[in-house]
Amino acid sequence: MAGQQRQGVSPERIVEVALGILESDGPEGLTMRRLASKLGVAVTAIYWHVGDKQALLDAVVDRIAAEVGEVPVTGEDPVARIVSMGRSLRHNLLARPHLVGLVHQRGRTAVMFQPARRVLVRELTAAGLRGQDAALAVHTILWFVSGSVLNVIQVERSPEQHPPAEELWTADDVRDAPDLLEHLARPIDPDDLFDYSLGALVHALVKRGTSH
Amino acid sequence: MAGQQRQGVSPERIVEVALGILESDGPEGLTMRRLASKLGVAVTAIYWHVGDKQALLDAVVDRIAAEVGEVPVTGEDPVARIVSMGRSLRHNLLARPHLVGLVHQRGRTAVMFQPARRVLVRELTAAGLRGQDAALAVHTILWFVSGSVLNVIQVERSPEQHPPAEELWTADDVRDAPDLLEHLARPIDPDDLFDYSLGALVHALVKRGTSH
DNA sequence: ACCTGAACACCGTTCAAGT
DNA sequence: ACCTGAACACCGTTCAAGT
Repeated sequence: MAGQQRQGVSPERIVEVALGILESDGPEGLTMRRLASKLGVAVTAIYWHVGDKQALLDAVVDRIAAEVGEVPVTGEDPVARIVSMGRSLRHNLLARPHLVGLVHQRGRTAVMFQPARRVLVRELTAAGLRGQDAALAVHTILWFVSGSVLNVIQVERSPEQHPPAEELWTADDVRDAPDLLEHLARPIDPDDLFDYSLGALVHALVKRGTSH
Repeated sequence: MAGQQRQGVSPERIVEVALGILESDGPEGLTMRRLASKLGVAVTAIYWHVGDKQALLDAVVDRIAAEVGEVPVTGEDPVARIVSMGRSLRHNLLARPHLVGLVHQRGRTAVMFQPARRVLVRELTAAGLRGQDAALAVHTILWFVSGSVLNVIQVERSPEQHPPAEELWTADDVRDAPDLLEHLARPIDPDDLFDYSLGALVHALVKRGTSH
């Protein structure tokens, strides 16, 4: 009720505004000076509240990691639940490419995937995996999800840098199977590819882990 | 024979020295001014030869991508050959984390994996995959390899940022299977994890693609 | 054709000083 | 406790000028 505080900066507000700049202009748009002017304050005020730029980025990244990792889980069996979680997580991360890129660059991806990790432990256990098989499966699935997201984010951030599909293939490579060329050259929907790959992977891990 | 040219800069030499700085000091160590002084030349000379910093990075990245993607392939059957190639590729990339990180950041990963892509097309065809199944498998495997490499590179570049294993797990998560906790907490050798995962994935893809 | 020097606009950061 | 102003060292980049 009394909480107006129209002027005066807090660490929370600083991180908030920094997040806004990152989301709209990307990492190179976030300078201490721009941030300060957007806060209506002198540059040095930021140093008093959150410290230097490294500390600011740490605060921002921890905030993102906590927000973006929460995902719903639906489905009948454990495998379906894992795949659905992977898809939600991916969708979540792709909505904020710049922020996720920053989390990755700062080495905090493991923290961001913390909630997903919990779900994986639960579901893989339910699927019958035990001991090292379960541990390996957890790591592998997280690896795959984060890896695929990072790849897509990269494409989305700088599409002009990416070679068109035709450049990546030549007729020489596929002379044994000519029809392969058109399948390779046709741009594959990353969503479809993700579903296909993750499904195959989870299936293989569960099977391998429960077969002995 | 006459090629001495002790002084006088060429685009090649500029890129070479830039690569050296990147490898030893990382991306933030590469400034136009440091590069120029290391070349024994005025900053502006670089602009004449290779253009601005964006152009310099493009040149550097293309050079890395061409060098680092070449890998040997050994093994009896197609699956073994693919797995062995993945391991070599991974080993190759992990030897130059800074450079690979830069390639990724600039959106040129697809170019870097060009030679691997050729091998995959050949081996997957030999394994009996056709059409869309083969195309999906190619993309999936490349996705997985690049993703896993990026994850490890991140850990290697900033180990202090990474949460220790104990923080990532709590007893609550694994009360159904207590022994799982120690397996999860034990640091997994990334090499072993990679072999395990890639093997499972390739097997699953080949099986799925040849079963219908 | 190739290279330099000076200048400009922009960084992050520190530090003494204000209230 | 909280914030400012001035200053410093460092960026990338441009441009006129030299040979």
